[in-house]
Amino acid sequence: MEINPHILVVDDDREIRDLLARFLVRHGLRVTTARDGIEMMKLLDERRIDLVVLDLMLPGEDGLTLTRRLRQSRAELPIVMLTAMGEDTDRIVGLEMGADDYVPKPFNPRELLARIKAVLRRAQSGGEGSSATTRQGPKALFQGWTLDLTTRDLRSPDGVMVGLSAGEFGLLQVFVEHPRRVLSRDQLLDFALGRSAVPFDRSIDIQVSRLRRRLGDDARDPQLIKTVRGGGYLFTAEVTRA
Amino acid sequence: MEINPHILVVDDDREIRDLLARFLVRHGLRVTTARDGIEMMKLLDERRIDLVVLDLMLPGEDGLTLTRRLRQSRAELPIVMLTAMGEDTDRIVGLEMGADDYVPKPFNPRELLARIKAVLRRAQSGGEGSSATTRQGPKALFQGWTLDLTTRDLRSPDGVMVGLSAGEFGLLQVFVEHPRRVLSRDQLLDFALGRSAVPFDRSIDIQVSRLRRRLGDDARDPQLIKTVRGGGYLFTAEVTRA
DNA sequence: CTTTTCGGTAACCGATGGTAACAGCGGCTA
DNA sequence: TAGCCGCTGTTACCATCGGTTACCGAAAAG
Repeated sequence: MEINPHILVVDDDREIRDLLARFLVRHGLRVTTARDGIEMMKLLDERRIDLVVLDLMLPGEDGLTLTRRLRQSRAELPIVMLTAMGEDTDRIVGLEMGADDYVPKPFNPRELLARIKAVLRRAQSGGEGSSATTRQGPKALFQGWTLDLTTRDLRSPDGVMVGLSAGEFGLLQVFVEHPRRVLSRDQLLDFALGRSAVPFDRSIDIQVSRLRRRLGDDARDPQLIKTVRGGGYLFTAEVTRA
Repeated sequence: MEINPHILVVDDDREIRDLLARFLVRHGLRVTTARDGIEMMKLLDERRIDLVVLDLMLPGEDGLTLTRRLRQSRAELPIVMLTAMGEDTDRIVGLEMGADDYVPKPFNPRELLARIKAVLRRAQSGGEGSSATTRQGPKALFQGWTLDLTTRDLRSPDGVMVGLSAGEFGLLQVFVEHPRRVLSRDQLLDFALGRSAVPFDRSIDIQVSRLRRRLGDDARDPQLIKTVRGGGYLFTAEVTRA
């Protein structure tokens, strides 16, 4: 679980993006980059991101607006803001908007790294285990099943408690948070384990198989988790919150 | 238990924060820093803090307001206030708000250290043993159990008193103060014992095992303390105060 | 229809966690 | 002071979990 936090760097300057990505990767972080708010939102939806490094000056929507929007949709997601202006007011505004830290440009990469690590350390204890993707409701209902996201209890339609291992719970949590959508093995691995795939990685297949068994789902004729050949898996149930 | 008191330095000026942190660490204290009230509150929630050094002038909420809020939520937590203005009125207001001592800027670090130690000494003899983190209610209720945080008595749902060792009580206290959250072994060690882990440290596992036995909780099918493989432990019960 | 590729899962194995047993320590008692 | 007792962490052993390998059948490609 404490493997390689995933950082999303959002900056419109390609040079800065690449420089930063290389530097952070060299120091043990996983990095993805985005050039604007649109890309950022898309990536946040597709990959498990642990922290966003956000340039205040972006084309289109500016960083402050984005920060506010981010805070609304992902209250838990840590943000480190980057800006060319060293004004105190900006700093205050940034922090008030909800950034967790602020680094003025031009910055020393080591300092940025230190800030990122500090914010991650702090955030780590805040949201529970599965990183930043914790959503609203504490319970998810689907096809009569109840998954309590707080206590990690799964109850079958007849009310029987079903034990889940940590891996099975993590995977099921990802499914109920992204229902009715084909999720690639890469995405599942990323969301559930925060890992990226190694060649010939079958671990997701195995976990899906085990989860299906828990849910009484037959791979031959699946009611809940459908296989999309060449694509990934699809959680077909409608999910409601309680 | 009171080895190495843990100090939280709250100041918006990075230079002062770092300077102070280095100085205090060099003199045998553990130090964490925060740049504003939001961070402070978050850290207080996450780490065992024995004393707060608080700058009167902060962005966002000012020091006085924060002091009042602190006093309301954590009556026992010692506070040493720091301020640029040397006015007597400020001092009086500060003390009235509930700070335990007051040091005007610019200050001599040695003097601040002396004040901190004096306040700690006072707090230690006054408040009961288990550091400053004693929260609101004197009793915590969960799943029919009653834990008296003052007398350290644990009563089972049928009213039977259950004896707890110091370590078991400390751990259970941490759990009832942070319920429904995955706590890593590091965090538990830090909260409950004020220590950090050494390689191959299994002491938390052992204490959890012993606590589970006291609570009649089966590790195979736990009702109260769940294991999160690779993550830590989770106290699943809802906790209410009385 | 044959070949190739992909996915399901049994079986195996290293990693992680549960806990019994033991040892060291500190406090209490005789 | 010596001896005892309870607490705590360490060691050791075992159960369980999760990922890899391997084998098989099913689906797509040819």
